[in-house]
Amino acid sequence: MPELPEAETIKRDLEPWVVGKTIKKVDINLPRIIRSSKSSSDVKKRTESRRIEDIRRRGKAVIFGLDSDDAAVIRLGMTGQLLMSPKSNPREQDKYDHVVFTFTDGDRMFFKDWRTFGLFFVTKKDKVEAELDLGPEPLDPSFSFDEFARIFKGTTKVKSWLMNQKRIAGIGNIYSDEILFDAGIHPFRTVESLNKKEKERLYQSIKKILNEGVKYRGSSNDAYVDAYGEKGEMHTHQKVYRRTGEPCPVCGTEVERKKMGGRSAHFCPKCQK
DNA sequence: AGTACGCCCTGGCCGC
DNA sequence: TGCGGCCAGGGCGTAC
Repeated sequence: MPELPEAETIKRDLEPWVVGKTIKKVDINLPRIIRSSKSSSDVKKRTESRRIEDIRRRGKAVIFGLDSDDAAVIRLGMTGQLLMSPKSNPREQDKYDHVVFTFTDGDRMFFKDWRTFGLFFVTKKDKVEAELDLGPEPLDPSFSFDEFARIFKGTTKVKSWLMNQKRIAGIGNIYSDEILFDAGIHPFRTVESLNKKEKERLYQSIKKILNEGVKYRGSSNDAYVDAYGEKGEMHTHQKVYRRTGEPCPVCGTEVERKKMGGRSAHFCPKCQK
Protein backbone atom coordinates (compact mmCIF):
# COMPACT_ATOMS: atom_id res chain seq x y z
CA MET A 1 0.00 0.00 0.00
CA PRO A 2 1.24 3.51 -0.54
CA GLU A 3 3.30 4.74 2.37
CA LEU A 4 5.96 7.47 2.36
CA PRO A 5 8.33 5.87 -0.23
CA GLU A 6 5.46 5.09 -2.63
CA ALA A 7 3.99 8.60 -2.36
CA GLU A 8 7.49 10.06 -2.81
CA THR A 9 8.08 7.97 -5.95
CA ILE A 10 4.77 9.12 -7.43
CA LYS A 11 5.54 12.74 -6.58
CA ARG A 12 8.98 12.51 -8.24
CA ASP A 13 7.51 10.84 -11.34
CA LEU A 14 4.81 13.46 -11.70
CA GLU A 15 6.84 16.58 -10.95
CA PRO A 16 8.59 17.15 -14.31
CA TRP A 17 5.45 16.20 -16.20
CA VAL A 18 2.64 17.91 -14.32
CA VAL A 19 4.10 21.17 -13.02
CA GLY A 20 3.14 23.99 -15.37
CA LYS A 21 0.11 22.21 -16.76
CA THR A 22 -3.26 23.93 -16.66
CA ILE A 23 -6.24 21.87 -15.57
CA LYS A 24 -8.99 22.09 -18.15
CA LYS A 25 -11.51 19.68 -16.67
CA VAL A 26 -11.95 17.54 -13.57
CA ASP A 27 -14.35 14.60 -13.82
CA ILE A 28 -15.39 13.12 -10.50
CA ASN A 29 -16.81 9.70 -11.22
CA LEU A 30 -17.13 8.67 -7.57
CA PRO A 31 -18.27 11.65 -5.46
CA ARG A 32 -17.62 9.91 -2.12
CA ILE A 33 -13.87 9.95 -2.88
CA ILE A 34 -14.18 13.60 -1.81
CA ARG A 35 -14.63 13.28 1.91
CA SER A 36 -14.69 16.87 3.06
CA SER A 37 -17.32 19.47 3.75
CA LYS A 38 -16.95 20.71 0.19
CA SER A 39 -19.08 19.32 -2.61
CA SER A 40 -17.56 17.97 -5.79
CA SER A 41 -18.86 20.99 -7.71
CA ASP A 42 -16.82 23.22 -5.41
CA VAL A 43 -13.74 21.06 -6.04
CA LYS A 44 -14.29 21.43 -9.79
CA LYS A 45 -14.77 25.18 -9.48
CA ARG A 46 -11.54 25.58 -7.53
CA THR A 47 -9.38 23.39 -9.76
CA GLU A 48 -10.64 23.83 -13.32
CA SER A 49 -8.69 26.40 -15.37
CA ARG A 50 -6.02 26.53 -12.63
CA ARG A 51 -2.35 26.00 -13.34
CA ILE A 52 -0.32 23.58 -11.23
CA GLU A 53 2.59 25.56 -9.81
CA ASP A 54 4.26 22.89 -7.72
CA ILE A 55 3.88 19.41 -6.30
CA ARG A 56 5.01 18.12 -2.95
CA ARG A 57 4.52 15.22 -0.59
CA ARG A 58 3.54 15.24 3.04
CA GLY A 59 3.32 11.87 4.76
CA LYS A 60 1.37 9.63 2.39
CA ALA A 61 -0.36 12.59 0.66
CA VAL A 62 0.49 14.23 -2.66
CA ILE A 63 -0.21 17.97 -2.78
CA PHE A 64 -0.62 20.08 -5.91
CA GLY A 65 -0.12 23.84 -5.41
CA LEU A 66 -2.41 25.82 -7.73
CA ASP A 67 -2.04 29.37 -9.08
CA SER A 68 -4.55 30.55 -6.48
CA ASP A 69 -4.72 30.32 -2.69
CA ASP A 70 -5.73 26.68 -3.06
CA ALA A 71 -4.01 23.33 -3.04
CA ALA A 72 -5.41 20.04 -4.31
CA VAL A 73 -4.62 17.20 -1.91
CA ILE A 74 -4.74 13.50 -2.68
CA ARG A 75 -4.36 10.96 0.07
CA LEU A 76 -3.67 7.58 -1.48
CA GLY A 77 -5.21 5.35 1.17
CA MET A 78 -4.56 1.65 0.65
CA THR A 79 -4.81 1.24 -3.09
CA GLY A 80 -4.70 4.77 -4.51
CA GLN A 81 -2.72 5.41 -7.70
CA LEU A 82 -1.91 8.58 -9.63
CA LEU A 83 -1.35 7.67 -13.26
CA MET A 84 -0.07 9.75 -16.14
CA SER A 85 -1.99 9.39 -19.36
CA PRO A 86 -0.23 11.44 -22.03
CA LYS A 87 -2.19 12.37 -25.12
CA SER A 88 0.48 10.72 -27.27
CA ASN A 89 0.22 7.41 -25.40
CA PRO A 90 -3.09 7.39 -23.53
CA ARG A 91 -3.94 4.94 -20.78
CA GLU A 92 -7.22 3.09 -20.97
CA GLN A 93 -9.66 4.41 -18.42
CA ASP A 94 -11.53 1.92 -16.22
CA LYS A 95 -14.17 1.92 -13.51
CA TYR A 96 -11.65 2.52 -10.72
CA ASP A 97 -10.47 5.84 -12.18
CA HIS A 98 -12.55 7.90 -9.77
CA VAL A 99 -11.12 11.30 -10.65
CA VAL A 100 -9.87 12.22 -14.12
CA PHE A 101 -7.89 15.42 -14.66
CA THR A 102 -7.75 16.65 -18.24
CA PHE A 103 -5.12 19.29 -18.97
CA THR A 104 -5.23 21.97 -21.66
CA ASP A 105 -2.42 20.20 -23.58
CA GLY A 106 -4.61 17.09 -23.93
CA ASP A 107 -2.68 15.00 -21.39
CA ARG A 108 -4.68 13.43 -18.58
CA MET A 109 -4.04 12.15 -15.05
CA PHE A 110 -6.12 9.47 -13.30
CA PHE A 111 -6.69 9.09 -9.60
CA LYS A 112 -7.40 5.38 -9.48
CA ASP A 113 -8.37 3.56 -6.29
CA TRP A 114 -10.12 0.21 -6.33
CA ARG A 115 -10.77 -0.06 -2.60
CA THR A 116 -11.66 3.63 -2.39
CA PHE A 117 -9.92 4.33 0.91
CA GLY A 118 -8.15 7.28 -0.68
CA LEU A 119 -9.52 10.78 -0.76
CA PHE A 120 -9.30 13.99 -2.70
CA PHE A 121 -9.96 17.46 -1.39
CA VAL A 122 -9.18 21.10 -2.10
CA THR A 123 -8.29 23.52 0.63
CA LYS A 124 -6.48 26.81 1.17
CA LYS A 125 -2.71 26.35 0.99
CA ASP A 126 -2.30 27.66 4.52
CA LYS A 127 -4.82 25.09 5.78
CA VAL A 128 -3.16 21.98 4.31
CA GLU A 129 -0.95 21.33 7.34
CA ALA A 130 -3.82 21.67 9.79
CA GLU A 131 -6.14 19.47 7.74
CA LEU A 132 -3.58 16.70 7.29
CA ASP A 133 -2.53 16.98 10.95
CA LEU A 134 0.69 14.98 10.66
CA GLY A 135 3.82 14.47 12.73
CA PRO A 136 7.30 15.36 11.40
CA GLU A 137 8.72 14.10 8.10
CA PRO A 138 11.20 11.33 8.98
CA LEU A 139 13.41 11.89 5.92
CA ASP A 140 13.60 15.66 6.37
CA PRO A 141 17.18 16.68 7.32
CA SER A 142 15.70 18.66 10.19
CA PHE A 143 14.42 15.42 11.73
CA SER A 144 17.38 14.90 14.04
CA PHE A 145 17.88 12.25 16.68
CA ASP A 146 17.21 14.88 19.33
CA GLU A 147 13.91 15.75 17.68
CA PHE A 148 13.02 12.04 17.45
CA ALA A 149 13.92 11.46 21.10
CA ARG A 150 11.82 14.47 22.07
CA ILE A 151 8.64 13.09 20.49
CA PHE A 152 9.27 9.36 21.07
CA LYS A 153 7.28 9.10 24.28
CA GLY A 154 4.35 7.23 25.75
CA THR A 155 3.19 3.86 26.96
CA THR A 156 1.98 2.69 23.55
CA LYS A 157 3.58 -0.20 21.64
CA VAL A 158 6.44 0.83 19.42
CA LYS A 159 4.80 -0.43 16.21
CA SER A 160 1.61 1.49 17.00
CA TRP A 161 3.69 4.58 17.66
CA LEU A 162 5.43 4.30 14.29
CA MET A 163 2.13 3.86 12.45
CA ASN A 164 0.44 6.81 14.10
CA GLN A 165 0.54 9.58 11.49
CA LYS A 166 0.14 12.26 14.14
CA ARG A 167 3.38 11.13 15.82
CA ILE A 168 5.47 10.62 12.68
CA ALA A 169 4.32 10.95 9.08
CA GLY A 170 4.28 8.36 6.34
CA ILE A 171 4.96 5.00 8.02
CA GLY A 172 2.39 2.22 7.59
CA ASN A 173 2.28 -1.51 8.17
CA ILE A 174 4.98 -2.58 5.68
CA TYR A 175 7.67 -0.11 6.68
CA SER A 176 6.97 -0.32 10.42
CA ASP A 177 7.59 -4.08 10.29
CA GLU A 178 10.76 -3.66 8.22
CA ILE A 179 12.09 -0.80 10.35
CA LEU A 180 11.61 -2.79 13.56
CA PHE A 181 13.30 -5.85 12.08
CA ASP A 182 16.24 -3.72 10.97
CA ALA A 183 16.49 -2.17 14.42
CA GLY A 184 16.16 -5.57 16.15
CA ILE A 185 13.24 -4.34 18.24
CA HIS A 186 10.15 -6.40 18.99
CA PRO A 187 6.98 -4.67 17.72
CA PHE A 188 5.11 -5.27 20.99
CA ARG A 189 7.70 -3.46 23.13
CA THR A 190 6.39 -0.27 24.66
CA VAL A 191 7.94 3.02 23.64
CA GLU A 192 9.02 3.84 27.19
CA SER A 193 10.85 0.49 27.53
CA LEU A 194 13.50 1.35 24.91
CA ASN A 195 16.93 2.36 26.14
CA LYS A 196 19.08 5.03 24.50
CA LYS A 197 20.92 2.56 22.26
CA GLU A 198 17.69 1.04 21.05
CA LYS A 199 16.24 4.46 20.34
CA GLU A 200 19.34 5.33 18.33
CA ARG A 201 19.06 2.12 16.34
CA LEU A 202 15.38 2.74 15.71
CA TYR A 203 16.07 6.29 14.56
CA GLN A 204 18.74 5.08 12.13
CA SER A 205 16.51 2.27 10.85
CA ILE A 206 13.62 4.65 10.17
CA LYS A 207 15.85 6.73 7.87
CA LYS A 208 17.59 3.70 6.34
CA ILE A 209 14.50 1.63 5.49
CA LEU A 210 12.46 4.56 4.19
CA ASN A 211 15.41 5.62 2.00
CA GLU A 212 15.65 2.05 0.73
CA GLY A 213 11.95 2.16 -0.10
CA VAL A 214 12.47 5.32 -2.14
CA LYS A 215 15.55 3.85 -3.83
CA TYR A 216 13.60 0.74 -4.90
CA ARG A 217 10.65 2.89 -6.02
CA GLY A 218 8.24 1.51 -3.46
CA SER A 219 6.76 -1.81 -2.46
CA SER A 220 4.27 -3.62 -4.69
CA ASN A 221 3.02 -6.31 -2.30
CA ASP A 222 -0.45 -5.19 -3.27
CA ALA A 223 -1.84 -2.84 -5.85
CA TYR A 224 0.86 -0.18 -5.72
CA VAL A 225 2.29 1.12 -8.99
CA ASP A 226 4.16 4.35 -9.75
CA ALA A 227 2.86 7.19 -11.95
CA TYR A 228 3.94 5.24 -15.03
CA GLY A 229 1.88 2.22 -13.93
CA GLU A 230 5.04 0.23 -13.09
CA LYS A 231 5.57 -1.86 -9.96
CA GLY A 232 8.23 -0.99 -7.40
CA GLU A 233 10.96 -3.38 -6.21
CA MET A 234 11.02 -2.86 -2.45
CA HIS A 235 8.84 -5.90 -1.71
CA THR A 236 11.58 -8.18 -3.07
CA HIS A 237 13.94 -6.71 -0.44
CA GLN A 238 11.55 -7.01 2.51
CA LYS A 239 12.80 -9.27 5.29
CA VAL A 240 9.67 -9.98 7.36
CA TYR A 241 6.56 -8.28 5.98
CA ARG A 242 4.20 -11.02 4.69
CA ARG A 243 6.91 -13.62 5.14
CA THR A 244 5.15 -15.54 7.91
CA GLY A 245 6.69 -19.00 8.36
CA GLU A 246 9.68 -18.23 6.14
CA PRO A 247 13.17 -18.32 7.68
CA CYS A 248 14.52 -15.07 9.09
CA PRO A 249 17.30 -14.00 6.67
CA VAL A 250 19.61 -13.38 9.63
CA CYS A 251 19.10 -16.36 11.98
CA GLY A 252 16.78 -18.77 10.15
CA THR A 253 14.03 -18.71 12.77
CA GLU A 254 10.52 -18.74 11.31
CA VAL A 255 9.03 -15.29 10.87
CA GLU A 256 5.97 -14.85 13.09
CA ARG A 257 2.78 -12.94 12.55
CA LYS A 258 0.74 -11.57 15.43
CA LYS A 259 -2.29 -9.32 15.40
CA MET A 260 -1.95 -5.87 16.89
CA GLY A 261 -5.34 -4.25 16.93
CA GLY A 262 -6.71 -4.97 13.48
CA ARG A 263 -3.27 -5.15 11.83
CA SER A 264 -0.64 -7.84 11.37
CA ALA A 265 2.82 -7.45 12.84
CA HIS A 266 5.51 -9.61 11.18
CA PHE A 267 8.76 -10.14 13.07
CA CYS A 268 11.58 -12.51 13.92
CA PRO A 269 11.05 -13.67 17.53
CA LYS A 270 14.78 -14.33 17.95
CA CYS A 271 16.36 -11.24 16.35
CA GLN A 272 13.80 -8.78 17.67
CA LYS A 273 13.94 -8.33 21.42
C1' DA B 1 -4.03 7.99 27.28
C1' DG B 2 -4.05 3.67 25.38
C1' DT B 3 -6.35 -0.20 23.10
C1' DA B 4 -9.61 -2.99 20.77
C1' DC B 5 -12.89 -3.26 17.41
C1' DG B 6 -16.07 -2.21 13.65
C1' DC B 7 -16.68 0.23 9.49
C1' DC B 8 -15.77 1.72 4.82
C1' DC B 9 -14.25 -1.25 0.28
C1' DT B 10 -12.98 -5.03 -3.42
C1' DG B 11 -11.33 -9.18 -5.35
C1' DG B 12 -8.49 -13.19 -4.51
C1' DC B 13 -8.45 -17.42 -2.32
C1' DC B 14 -9.88 -21.47 0.38
C1' DG B 15 -12.88 -25.19 1.77
C1' DC B 16 -16.89 -27.65 0.93
C1' DT C 1 -19.14 -24.52 -10.81
C1' DG C 2 -20.59 -21.85 -7.10
C1' DC C 3 -20.91 -19.80 -2.84
C1' DG C 4 -20.04 -18.30 1.86
C1' DG C 5 -16.50 -16.69 4.63
C1' DC C 6 -12.06 -14.87 5.40
C1' DC C 7 -8.10 -11.91 4.24
C1' DA C 8 -5.48 -7.53 3.21
C1' DG C 9 -5.48 -2.59 6.02
C1' DG C 10 -5.46 3.45 6.33
C1' DG C 11 -7.97 6.24 8.95
C1' DC C 12 -11.77 7.36 11.66
C1' DG C 13 -15.29 6.86 15.18
C1' DT C 14 -16.79 4.61 19.37
C1' DA C 15 -16.59 2.06 23.62
C1' DC C 16 -14.01 0.70 27.47
